[in-house]
Amino acid sequence: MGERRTRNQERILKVMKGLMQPTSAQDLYIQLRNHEYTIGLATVYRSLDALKVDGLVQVRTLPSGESLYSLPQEDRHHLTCLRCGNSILITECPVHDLEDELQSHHKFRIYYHTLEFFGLCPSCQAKEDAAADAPSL
Amino acid sequence: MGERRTRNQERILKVMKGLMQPTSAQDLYIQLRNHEYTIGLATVYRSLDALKVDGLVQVRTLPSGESLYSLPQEDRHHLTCLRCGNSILITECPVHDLEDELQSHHKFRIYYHTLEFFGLCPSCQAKEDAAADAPSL
DNA sequence: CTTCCTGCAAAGAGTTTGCATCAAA
DNA sequence: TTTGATGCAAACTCTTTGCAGGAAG
Repeated sequence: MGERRTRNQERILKVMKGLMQPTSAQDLYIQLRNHEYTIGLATVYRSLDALKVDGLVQVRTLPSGESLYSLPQEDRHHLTCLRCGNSILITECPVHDLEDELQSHHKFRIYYHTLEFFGLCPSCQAKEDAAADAPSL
Repeated sequence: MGERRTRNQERILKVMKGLMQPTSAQDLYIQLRNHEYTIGLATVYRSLDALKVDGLVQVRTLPSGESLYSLPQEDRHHLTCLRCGNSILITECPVHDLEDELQSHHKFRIYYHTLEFFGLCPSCQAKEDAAADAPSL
């Protein structure tokens, strides 16, 4: 895969290894500056994009439109409440066989997948149901 | 669930039924205007948000940050190329048992899930590999 | 020397918010 | 009347692009 990592790409990978959790581009920018690396925000985005295409970094875009970047990790999924936004980490994942099948069938080189569940948490279910029962307050 | 649909929410659902495919808020805005509905873009967003929380509409946020809205449909997933962005529709899905389990275990009311695969398509694999082999052009 | 990388600032895209008005009960 | 819905425009956030200078081979 597209070898040649630039100095800043290396730095980004290094910082991400220290963080060990999905991080936004803007947060990475701050982290890098804290590590005494002078770098521009645009370079962070450009570097992340290059790393992404080579499968060295994976991306999960939130409903807010913000993207979280992380090192490739298996089976980190979420169950998220559509109302309050709280989410629970899910580490079970039954898609590996399908992934293998897709890879050979479509001749793609699959780097990773995302699996996210959405609904209402117990607390927000109560709020929603209450709102439905008592329409006029 | 939060009953009371507003006039505009009803119109949005109606137009979405006619479209039968994931659509951006901005496109929906245009469609609604074509249907002779005078509506503001902000109202489209507010209505979609209300419908989302009630599970009547589901959302998929693209890496670009744009959100696509659709009526609840089972098993519409994608295999997307990280380089050229082309994607293939995947209708197989092995997560239903897990979904049931999560629903009862966490007491969530799950409305839907997203499952997306990312990698390189055959064509872009070739381009990437070529770039790696011949670093200096 | 030539090519790609980088930083800064400006521009862009999509979405959200403030506020006055309007509709519904 | 009272509450929530709506439209418009302004404001915001995250991301991308233009460009001149700098590093790398």
